[in-house]
Amino acid sequence: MSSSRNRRPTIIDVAERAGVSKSTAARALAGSSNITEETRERVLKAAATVGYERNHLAVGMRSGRSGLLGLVIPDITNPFWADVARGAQDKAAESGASLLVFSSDWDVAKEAAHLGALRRARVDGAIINPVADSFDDLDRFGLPFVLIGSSAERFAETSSVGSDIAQAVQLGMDHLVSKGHLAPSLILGPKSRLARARFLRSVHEHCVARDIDPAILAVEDGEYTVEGGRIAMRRLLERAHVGHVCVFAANDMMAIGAMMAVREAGLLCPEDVSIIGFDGIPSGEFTWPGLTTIAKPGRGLGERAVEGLFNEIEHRPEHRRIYLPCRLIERGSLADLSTAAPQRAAAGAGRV
Amino acid sequence: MSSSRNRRPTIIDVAERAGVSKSTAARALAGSSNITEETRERVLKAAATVGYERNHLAVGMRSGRSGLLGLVIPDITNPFWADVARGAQDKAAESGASLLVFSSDWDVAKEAAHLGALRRARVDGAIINPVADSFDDLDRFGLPFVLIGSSAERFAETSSVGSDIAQAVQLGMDHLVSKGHLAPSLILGPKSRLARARFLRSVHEHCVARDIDPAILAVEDGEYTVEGGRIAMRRLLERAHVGHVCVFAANDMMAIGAMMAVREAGLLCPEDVSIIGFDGIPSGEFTWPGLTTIAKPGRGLGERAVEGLFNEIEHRPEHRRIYLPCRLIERGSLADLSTAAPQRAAAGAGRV
DNA sequence: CGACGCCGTGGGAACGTTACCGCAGCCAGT
DNA sequence: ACTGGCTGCGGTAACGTTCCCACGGCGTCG
Repeated sequence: MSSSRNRRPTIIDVAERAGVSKSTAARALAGSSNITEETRERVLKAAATVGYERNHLAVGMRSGRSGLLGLVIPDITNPFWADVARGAQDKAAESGASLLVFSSDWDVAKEAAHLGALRRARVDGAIINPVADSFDDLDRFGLPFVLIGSSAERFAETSSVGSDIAQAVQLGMDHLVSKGHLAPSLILGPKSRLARARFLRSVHEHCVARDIDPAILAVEDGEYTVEGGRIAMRRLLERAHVGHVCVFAANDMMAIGAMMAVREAGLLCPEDVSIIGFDGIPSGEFTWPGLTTIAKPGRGLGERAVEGLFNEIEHRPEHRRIYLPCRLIERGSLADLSTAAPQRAAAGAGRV
Repeated sequence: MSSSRNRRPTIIDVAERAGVSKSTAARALAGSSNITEETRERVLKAAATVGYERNHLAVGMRSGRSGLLGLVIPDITNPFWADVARGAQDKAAESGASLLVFSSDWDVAKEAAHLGALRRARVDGAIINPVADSFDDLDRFGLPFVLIGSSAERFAETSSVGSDIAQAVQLGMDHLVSKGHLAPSLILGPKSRLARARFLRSVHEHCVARDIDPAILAVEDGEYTVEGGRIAMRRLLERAHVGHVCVFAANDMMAIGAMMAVREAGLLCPEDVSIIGFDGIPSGEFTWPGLTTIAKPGRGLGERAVEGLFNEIEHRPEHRRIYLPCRLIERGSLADLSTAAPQRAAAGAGRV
């Protein structure tokens, strides 16, 4: 009589069935103190038989914690961000939280709208890859949040999670050297992007550490796309005079574009041109040859971001800026010049 | 005094500031009837100045609608499913709803756990790609839901959204014929999968319509992976005796694997072997040659599924089974035998 | 001129949960 | 034996919203 067929059972239904008050039922369900073992079991059994499930909405109203987390990324369709989302989702689920995923499409207005939706949904906090250069939207957000990705560096105050570009570049350059390529040409992103500067700086640091003049490196800019990489590679090939060309692309899409340009020029990769990328997107596995690249820890970033977010929500102090290491994936796009010329490989190799 | 600094403004704050009761404030905010234009404006202005945002949790409690939708897919990292998620997300946002995304990893237990999480989060409904063959988990779900993807066919009762396999196969076969390939070899998924049977059935139907004996088609099975496709292609090449080989793969990953096997056998695509895939994953653009394929409308599926879900939630009757058309993407993996031999292309072409 | 109805507004309950407070019973300590 | 504290439980308020009802004022119609 008290429970109509189509209503989902509440804690009151459980209490009635167990013959206790709802306070007692709540205590039993919360597993908290001051309750007889016997009544707790009775309540638990009652809950099981009526099929009770705690209403997160009501809990959220009462406690101020909704159990919802927001994730705002440029595009879930991008494999790197999907990987991030996956890590965040798994980590959130561990704590019984659910993830609201939004794609901003690199659009400031959309991002602002999504942040508004997250606020109204009363998320406990959010993980954000900010597209805007300004603080405004983030300031207005007013909830705990963690920045993720390379753009995080602009915002010194807030805690952030990103991949360790310096270590990644180090990894790539060391690998190039071990294969006999001393001074790779660079395909970088647009000058407007902050990531470009940091990448280039890391390369320079590596060069001076090895007594190489950074000025001898050929550099081309382009959009972070396949087409951008293709165009940049074409220009690079026009500048190249003789010998093996080695290219370090700042992004896998560009690296794939570069590979296409090489083929279109009637050259072979890796026989004539060696290419190494940066990102670790799955498509790199399916090119011919497979793309040697440095993979960002997308999933790890997502996981770590959720951990950081929980710290932020619970006001636990933490190392605020976290950089996760990248790892090298060797496939076939890099020629091994060191075995071909086991003497000092300096002269012929690494030539632009 | 009434609004402490750290509390988010409620409708009561708005009402106080506008000098009305919370009922009136609620009416004004809801844009509903029976309210003077003057007071409505006063309330709206008050809401704007205090920065009021409606609390979805409270609305959900009161109305029984949380404004949350669930999406359970095998893996957000899979580009096809990411595309689906993207479509669903955009469509949900149009109606002010938010999407909870969960990855089941093709794991029945995980799927069941996620469905539980969705119930506790009080989602209004869910879009599910069921991994289990049984009704059990879905029956227990107890909330409105829509099935999505090819596995939907098992559940006759519930409404579902999927891609139109028959039309896709038709599209592919017609294209093959137009290029002079009459009887392609088939690389299919495992016999255990329902999708395999439907794909094969559609091919057969096409064949009989063109007076071709389906029995002459060479068929290989494999896992829906690159490796599966590679192995299947190797076996196909062993069976091929002479002339051009044409392959219709039931899945882009397998098609890419087949392409690799061709190269590893010292043959050329498309000169020696023509390949057409099915799915439309982005990686197909980056192979060499680019993979000609039939693209499933991932995004459209997501959008349509959300529409269907809203119909389900609001008990609006609807066409319960929806199949969306696929489209052909021509890239370079298919040789044009029709111009090379403009007479009847039947004899030499399409040979296994 | 009186009654009825409508319009704009305010009061209060309810959604499901948890936290606080109070109360009865019991055990131990003075 | 009385008191003080502790244990186990019940009652109730509160989270923020919406909906229903009631109530005063005013216009209109009989």
